[in-house]
Amino acid sequence: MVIGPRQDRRPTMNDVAARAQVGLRTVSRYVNGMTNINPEMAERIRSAIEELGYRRNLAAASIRPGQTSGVIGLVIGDLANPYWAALARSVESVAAETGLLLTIASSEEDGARHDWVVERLLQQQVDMIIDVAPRTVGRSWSHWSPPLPPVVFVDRPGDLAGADTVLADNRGGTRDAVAALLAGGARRIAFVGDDRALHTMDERYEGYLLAHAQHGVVVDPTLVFETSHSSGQAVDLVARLLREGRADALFAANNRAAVGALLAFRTVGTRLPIIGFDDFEAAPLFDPPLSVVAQDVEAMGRAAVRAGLDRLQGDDGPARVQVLPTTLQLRGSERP
Amino acid sequence: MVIGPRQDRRPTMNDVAARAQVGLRTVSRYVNGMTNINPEMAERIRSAIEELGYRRNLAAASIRPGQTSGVIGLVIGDLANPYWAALARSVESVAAETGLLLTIASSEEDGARHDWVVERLLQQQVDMIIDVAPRTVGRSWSHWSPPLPPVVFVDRPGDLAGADTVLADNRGGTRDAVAALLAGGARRIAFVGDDRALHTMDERYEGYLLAHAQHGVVVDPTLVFETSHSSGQAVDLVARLLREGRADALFAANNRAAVGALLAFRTVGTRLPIIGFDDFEAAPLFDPPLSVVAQDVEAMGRAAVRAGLDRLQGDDGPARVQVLPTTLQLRGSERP
DNA sequence: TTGAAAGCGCTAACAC
DNA sequence: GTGTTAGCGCTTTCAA
Repeated sequence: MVIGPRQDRRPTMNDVAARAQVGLRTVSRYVNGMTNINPEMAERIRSAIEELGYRRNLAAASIRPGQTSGVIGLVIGDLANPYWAALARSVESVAAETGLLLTIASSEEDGARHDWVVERLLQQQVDMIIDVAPRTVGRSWSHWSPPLPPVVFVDRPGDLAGADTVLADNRGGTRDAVAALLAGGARRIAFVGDDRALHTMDERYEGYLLAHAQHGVVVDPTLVFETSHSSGQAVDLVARLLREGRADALFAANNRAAVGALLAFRTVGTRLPIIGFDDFEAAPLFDPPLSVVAQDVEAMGRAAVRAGLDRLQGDDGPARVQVLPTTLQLRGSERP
Repeated sequence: MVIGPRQDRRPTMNDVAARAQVGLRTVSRYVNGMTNINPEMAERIRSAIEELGYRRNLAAASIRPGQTSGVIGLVIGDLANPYWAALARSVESVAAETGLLLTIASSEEDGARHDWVVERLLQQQVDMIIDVAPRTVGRSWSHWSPPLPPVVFVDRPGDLAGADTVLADNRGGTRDAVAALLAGGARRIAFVGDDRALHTMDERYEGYLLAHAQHGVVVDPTLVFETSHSSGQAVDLVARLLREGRADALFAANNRAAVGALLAFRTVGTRLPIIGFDDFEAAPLFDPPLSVVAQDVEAMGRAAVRAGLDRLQGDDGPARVQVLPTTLQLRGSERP
């Protein structure tokens, strides 16, 4: 009977050390890419690894305090929304550049689910958490018992002191968009958006007010709608607006609202000048092409990972809030 | 001087056991949700956990052979494509139902990158890998040294014996779509697609041929294009086609090609009957609304996770290949 | 530079 | 049912 590893047991570092006739320590140094290893030993280790089909167990390597898991956790609303998908893509891409893996979890905008996911991510020992605070907020971040990995909030501010934040210039972007509509002659611009309890919505609403103020135009409060959670709700709302003829332009405060407005245009058979917030792939394909305030999602993802990485490397300066500029993409739909 | 845990050391199970005055074993059983625990002890443990802010270290729990990590690995082409995003969403959703986390990695359709990502996922001890084989394939899956976690291929077959596979009915879906175009009177239907070396493309091409054969229509090979990797390439191609007037209908074999065709329609100012493969959010918003062959991505993701979970539970039957039906969504663009 | 040995936080035999 | 103890695969003092 042969003495050796069981059939289905994967080879360990010990097996490699034994086979290569070197100490465990040396194998560890080898797989960790350390220099200063006797070339001859290195070669023995290399071939032992190959022959054995050895694969490092990163879970075991990371149980020691102070060790990193090499995994970033990202909590977003929902991968179905192209905006979150784009953010996730950006984060994944930057993470991969650094050799990190990305675990993505959806909060479905629900506080309880968000908290479960965060807890799970923490248990999994992720190196950092990039968090989009959900619409209905759960327990406060500050209630999580330390030590916590670096936390970075994206898109919306969170409630953890010391956490960095990456936001888009919702206010300025909206102001520019609404200003463009006003410059086109519109005077009764409807704001079709979601609940202003959402930080982004509130900021966009402020931008909407600001543009009006700067142009000396008075806002009609009955043209402000905060109930477009989904495109379906926006459809009904915009259809009604079109029939009533009360508005002469539309600002769609997120991509759901924009899609709903376009559907309503089609249903009712008439349209209004419109600008949306958040770009999406199909926006240029409509007739006329949809103008939007585009966020630099790529840059936001990159900035978030960067911030977390800096913290990981010991940066313990005060929390930073980065507000990234938006771009007004005028494609035609802003005209009557 | 107080003897105790260092400030930044997170409490361990040992700390909990000490504080609750119970054995380590009992704490372990408690956090693992086992029943049959003395209620009084359970309460002591519960409060000790709360007071200490104890959090389980799942990485440590999973280093023992046979233990699971509670993480699924998903390898897709790219989160930027709404098709992959939808698949990822589906997988994440099903995973969460089971208490599993999802690590998503993009292969960028590159074999080498795919292999790196898979290796990393294996090192991370994921419980299963759901894999979309990249366009340019790397090393064979069978070269990975066992034992391997369950592997499930989605969208395209892979090269690992014993791995389950979940595919869409590309052939049947395309046949139905092209048949609809033929039924509408089209006789010169262009196939605008990607390289046929891609399994899905080849199947869609077969469906295209099949529909023609069934209708007794001869295919003109000069109407078959395999160079639409991106929407940009499709734009040029379709624009040329429109100017030449050689085709009287279009089958866009993926959503990139469809988007490109629509852009070309706009540029040239004329259009043709068209049906695309893969549904996307904006498809119904075009004028006319884009008809598509829709895959049930939700079901595909679900089936993939299900298959992997079955394997995890000891199912060692022969590899299963599931081909999920597609749906032809006729919305208007198939008409002249 | 290298090797032996002591842990990391947790699970699972093994006795009680 | 509960406590004790021996590992899991790896990193890291500590000597040599």
